[in-house]
Amino acid sequence: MNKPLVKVSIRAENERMILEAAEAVFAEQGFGGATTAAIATRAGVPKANLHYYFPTKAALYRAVIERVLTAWLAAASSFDQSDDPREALSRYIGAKMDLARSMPLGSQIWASEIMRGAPFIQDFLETTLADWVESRSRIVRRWIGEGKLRPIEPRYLFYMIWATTQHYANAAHEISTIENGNSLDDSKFELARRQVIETIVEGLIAR
Amino acid sequence: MNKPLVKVSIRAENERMILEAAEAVFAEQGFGGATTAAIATRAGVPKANLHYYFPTKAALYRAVIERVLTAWLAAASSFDQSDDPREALSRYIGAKMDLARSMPLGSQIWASEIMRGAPFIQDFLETTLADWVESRSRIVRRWIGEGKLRPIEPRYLFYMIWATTQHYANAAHEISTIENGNSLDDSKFELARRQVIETIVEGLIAR
DNA sequence: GCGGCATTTGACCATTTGGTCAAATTCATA
DNA sequence: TATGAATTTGACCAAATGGTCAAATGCCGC
Repeated sequence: MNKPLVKVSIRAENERMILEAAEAVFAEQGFGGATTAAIATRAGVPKANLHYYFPTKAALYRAVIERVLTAWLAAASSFDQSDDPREALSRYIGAKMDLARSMPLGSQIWASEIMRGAPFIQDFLETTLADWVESRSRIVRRWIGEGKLRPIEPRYLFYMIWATTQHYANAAHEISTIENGNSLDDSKFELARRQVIETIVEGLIAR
Repeated sequence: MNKPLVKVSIRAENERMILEAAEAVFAEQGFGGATTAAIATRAGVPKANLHYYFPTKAALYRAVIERVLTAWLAAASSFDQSDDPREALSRYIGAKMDLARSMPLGSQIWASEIMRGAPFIQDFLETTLADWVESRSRIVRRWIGEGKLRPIEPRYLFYMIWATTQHYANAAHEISTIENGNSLDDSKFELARRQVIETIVEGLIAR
């Protein structure tokens, strides 16, 4: 009955539903606190069906975290779209803010994973991430040498960017509690986004 | 045999040992992932003994998080030691950095608690924290009115401070991986501390 | 509409979990 | 040193957990 173009394979559709549920449960309960039963219930499938698509809880978790990793890489590339520090940093910080906004659950899982000592992504930290930081630090140091930025340690700058942007995902609940119980609407978020960019960039540009 | 002045009560000493172990396990495994058996083993006591001092896992967790809350309040007070924005902000950010340094595990638990929607500390968020933010925001707005700070939304400033400082606790493992596998020594941390303060303050002070 | 593959699912299992209990031991102090 | 309270702990338990399995059902090209 379904047109071939519209119908996605049963497998793809079910994996999507399970991954979506898993993301929510892992974000809220952590890896240890999440149960496959809770994920299955949330996805609306019997637990045995979940295990049909993802043999173990760890495999499911890995699949979830891989999506975040992909998004991380995409955001990272926005740093390289300009050689002007103001522009490059603004773009990068903005992309990170957007990521926190569009993937809050994934961002939380990422943070949680790192807090636990990165049992699943240690390899990524040691290779891809370390390389990225190293090479972009060189660029930042060049900007400093050219008198465009105040003399700072680039790594601590990246930590600051990661922390601040991630916070809008990690602490979404805390923030909405403080903001009278409502989570940031689009215009408030846009304001926060601009302010984060401005504060960091203004704090860095040499004068 | 023990002198009364030296000897602490058995109860106090055992509670301390258990709390210390609990802090480590909760930080690494999250509330859901932590097991009372693991905490007891780490504390070097039988599980039944742990339950003698802390009847439930939740009660133990509450005791751990209460210590963090106390430390949070102490750091918060450092904001009020000066009416000069540069000085007040520097002190406050510095105190937060020191907190992340001295209580990394507690800070991680705090972050984890908030990520999960603050099931244990929602009341604190709604009352003490919301009030603190509200009243300190008024001060910041006054500074802005006096032309001392760029026009910003104070709440987003606090989010930025919390995020950046907490990050040095939350992401300690990620950071040490990037820094060639060694965690920040005192002098490197001091550098990071100064840079965080400088970047934020410079990004805010009106010019 | 048939044959074979993909999918579904209730029942089941071994292990782990938070927590209990009662008996034994240690401690403080009168 | 006698006594009652505080502490210790192995054994135990019901519930929950991650995961399995085989039988049933659905799907799709021929």
